[in-house]
Amino acid sequence: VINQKQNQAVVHVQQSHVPTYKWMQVKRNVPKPAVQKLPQNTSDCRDVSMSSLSLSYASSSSSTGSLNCLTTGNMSMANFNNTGRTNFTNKQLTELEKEFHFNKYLTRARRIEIASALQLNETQVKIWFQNRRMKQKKRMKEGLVSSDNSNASS
Amino acid sequence: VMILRSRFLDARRKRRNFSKQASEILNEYFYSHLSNPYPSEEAKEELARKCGITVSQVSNWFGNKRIRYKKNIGKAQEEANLYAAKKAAGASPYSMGGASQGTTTPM
DNA sequence: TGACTATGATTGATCGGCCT
DNA sequence: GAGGCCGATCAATCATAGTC
Repeated sequence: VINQKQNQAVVHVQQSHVPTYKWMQVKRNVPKPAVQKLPQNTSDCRDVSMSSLSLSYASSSSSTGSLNCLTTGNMSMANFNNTGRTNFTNKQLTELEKEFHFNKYLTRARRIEIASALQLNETQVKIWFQNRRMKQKKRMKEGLVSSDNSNASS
Repeated sequence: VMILRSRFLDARRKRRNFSKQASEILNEYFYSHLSNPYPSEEAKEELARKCGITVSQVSNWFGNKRIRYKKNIGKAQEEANLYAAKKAAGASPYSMGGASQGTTTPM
């Protein structure tokens, strides 16, 4: 494996005879405190049973003006917890999954389009796709998925 | 309250605790490489083989172990000492074949 | 049986390296 | 030099297994 952080370096020994190594002090640049709290009207965005989201996905990239129906009144954007981590709503996830089904990679234009429709950053969309590809790869390696889908539920 | 849980009602998140022996093997590796508990892909494969679990599970285990160790250094160190003593005692019921370099190498 | 803890899995996001 | 992707990892959280 790559010499990630080439730890080895002992920082300082504690009272116990177990030294503290570099890796034990690694701290990630966690997003932001994200003091954004959403009003209760966002009830449980993650529980929507992926229902009507009439989007027209043109099996290829570049289907203009297709997913603009998500900004429905109440639920309009992802939730943030105290840690800054985004909690994507079920609708957002459903749409992302749909898009992923057709395109494993996004063009800049499509990314902007989706980000806008789902009220997410371009970065969030980009990262989601990246993670999604890795997830599929991993599932594939474990033989849980043939080559296309990855829904291992009921 | 509106913790927004129900993560898909994850039917997939069915888990089973690893066998005592598997945990022992993983812990032995972890504490004998405490200075850098990041097994290589090959090491993970070997661990997975010995433990009867997948490489991903080995990765998950190390990921969880490192984070939880950091979160509770105090308690974790007790375990560290325990394994250190166990190692000192020589008897390592679950030998970790390959690369057995430096081991902990305090300083 | 219910509260509480231990632990494996998931996932949004970060880090470093590589490539275009 | 910027930006995207990959692979590994972090960090928080979920959900279940285990314990009392």
